[in-house]
Amino acid sequence: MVSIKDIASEAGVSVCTVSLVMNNKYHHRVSNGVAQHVRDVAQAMGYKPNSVARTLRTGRSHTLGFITDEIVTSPYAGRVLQGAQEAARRLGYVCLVANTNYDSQMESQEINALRRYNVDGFLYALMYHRTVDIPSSLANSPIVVADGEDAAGRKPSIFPDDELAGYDATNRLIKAGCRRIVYFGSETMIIAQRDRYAGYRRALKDGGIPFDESLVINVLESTNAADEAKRMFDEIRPDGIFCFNDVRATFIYEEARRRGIQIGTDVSVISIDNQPFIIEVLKPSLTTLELPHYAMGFEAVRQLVSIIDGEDAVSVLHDECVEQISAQDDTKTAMRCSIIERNSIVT
Amino acid sequence: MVSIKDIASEAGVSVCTVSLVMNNKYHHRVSNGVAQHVRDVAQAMGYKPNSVARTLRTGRSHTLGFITDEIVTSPYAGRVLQGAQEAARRLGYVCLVANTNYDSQMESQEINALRRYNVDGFLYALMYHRTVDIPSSLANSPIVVADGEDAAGRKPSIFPDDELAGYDATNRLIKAGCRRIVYFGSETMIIAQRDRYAGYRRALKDGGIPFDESLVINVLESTNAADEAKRMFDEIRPDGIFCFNDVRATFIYEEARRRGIQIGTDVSVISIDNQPFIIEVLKPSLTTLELPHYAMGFEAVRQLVSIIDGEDAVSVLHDECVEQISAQDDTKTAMRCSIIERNSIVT
DNA sequence: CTGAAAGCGCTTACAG
DNA sequence: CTGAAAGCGCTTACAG
Repeated sequence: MVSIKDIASEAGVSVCTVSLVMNNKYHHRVSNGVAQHVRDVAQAMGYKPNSVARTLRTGRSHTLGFITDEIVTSPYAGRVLQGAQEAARRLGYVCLVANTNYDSQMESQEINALRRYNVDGFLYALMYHRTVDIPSSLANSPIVVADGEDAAGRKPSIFPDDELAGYDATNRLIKAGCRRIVYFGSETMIIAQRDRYAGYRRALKDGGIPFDESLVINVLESTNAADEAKRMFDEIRPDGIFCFNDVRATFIYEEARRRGIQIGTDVSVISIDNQPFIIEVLKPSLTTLELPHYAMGFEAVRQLVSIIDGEDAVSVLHDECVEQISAQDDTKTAMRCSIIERNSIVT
Repeated sequence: MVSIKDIASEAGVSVCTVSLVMNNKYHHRVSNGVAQHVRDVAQAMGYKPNSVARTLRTGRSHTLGFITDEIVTSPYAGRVLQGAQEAARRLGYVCLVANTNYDSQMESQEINALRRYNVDGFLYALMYHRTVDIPSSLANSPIVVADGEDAAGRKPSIFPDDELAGYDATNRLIKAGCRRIVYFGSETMIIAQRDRYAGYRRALKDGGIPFDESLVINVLESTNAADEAKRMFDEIRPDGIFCFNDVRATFIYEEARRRGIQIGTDVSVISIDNQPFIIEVLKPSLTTLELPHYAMGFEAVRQLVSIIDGEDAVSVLHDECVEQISAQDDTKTAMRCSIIERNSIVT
């Protein structure tokens, strides 16, 4: 590895001059001629700055700790990491990943390990939208939560706008002419359920469709989803069905097929997730909303680096992904899900 | 941050004594009493060694560069990263991840970035089993390929034993009494297709079942899979079907349902992938083999660190994941897929 | 405009 | 058994 010292002696200047030039801080301190010469020599010798030495000296590592419960194993949320990584790359940062496996002992071990490497900040990424307690050891570090919300409401948190997703999905059905719209939701009381349901109700209201409690069916994938799909077709006979997620939509598809009901012709279906493999398998193809995983990772890093380096530092990202923000306050950023049009809605 | 110097002055010894003690190199060099005292002081002051300083001094960072084409976005292969990470954690390493997005310019940019951080070695992880050309800039670094094979055959490569998977799957059907076994394969000529097919033939041979070319149906998911499933039931009437992957199995399920053929009763089906979401949806539940993603990541790190630090250093991992190795030579390590028994095979 | 020097926190010969 | 000192590659006041 060629060092600043090698260049200095080769170029016949001091190491400090080289350092100044390489960091573009030579303005009015090193003459242009010398600067150019130093750059040429560095180029010729294939100089690559040593981040480790710089980190030791400056205390800044340009390194981000990406902590996650198990996001990496999730079939779809790995995109959070990808978005984070892309933003980090563009900003001259690099991500150190740590998986906690929902184990708080492992978590603190990993946080300690990351600290030894002098990470400048942390990303705390979750598997799905929920509130979390940020470990107290992280309380004083720059940190941004991705796909979740700080329970204490203090740390910036980026998450999907599930209310809007529910609204957009329901509204899409209304625009297609549906009037009897079932919400095929989740019995588990997670944020996504609460908010998507709220969005469903708001869309009905805006559309002038009276809310009918009997059209709300909350099921569990593993137990009563199939039975309730059956009951729904028997008793409710909806013209539109908004499913909490793609997996639930498969039960609707299954039951419709059994009865010879054509989705996309006799009844409209929309859901949320745009799950690979499921969407490949369903016929007709499923219109669904995609969670903004990539955008959340990207935006989380944008905000994190802006905390670390200031707002100016992230201007190179322009406003990428920013247009996906649907609501924002001091600490919370909600991001819009995008609709993927396919063929499960009557035209 | 408390440093070695703080401890030294607090404990009334020199920094070198502290260093020796903290690194457990004090045997016959520092008295036990002093050593214990130093440890106590360090403990009390909450000392955490600074990896960055150590790296600068020793040239060793205990950091691994995890380079991947897009593994992180894959619905299932993120487990490679998880396995790698767990092994790294246990060995005192940490992973820096870089996504190349199949872009060789971005790849070399990322490799350079990782080098500046002094990574001790690289993991080159792929999305699926194939051969790759290792970038020449990596030729002289410790590197291990995960879920792929170095085209040049020089660098250690860990990949699934697809031949054995084909053998095990087919054999499972034979053991269930099947004699007319269709291979419902892939038209794409990837390694997995070549090897699983070879395993299918070997199992037939071992089972004393004559090979019949008309039982081999290679399809594309996106185009002719459904038609060929139809033709298969019409013309071939198999008693067992070995599917290249779970997605292909869904076409078999679909066609069987249409005809009132009961999978698991009238015909046996087995496949490969154990894909979440697909397996949740299919009824009866699908017996399938799981690719050793986690084990490949784990084993890749084990081999990489043994290159960097020597065989002894990885003994703390004992033989975890090693029992999954099915074949091995100088540079290649094939790992066994494990069968997940469910209800799609006639008992 | 340029250089000599200190120092980030550690490790490791070397001397005693 | 213990310490003083050099040095890893960089940055940054300070002096000129």
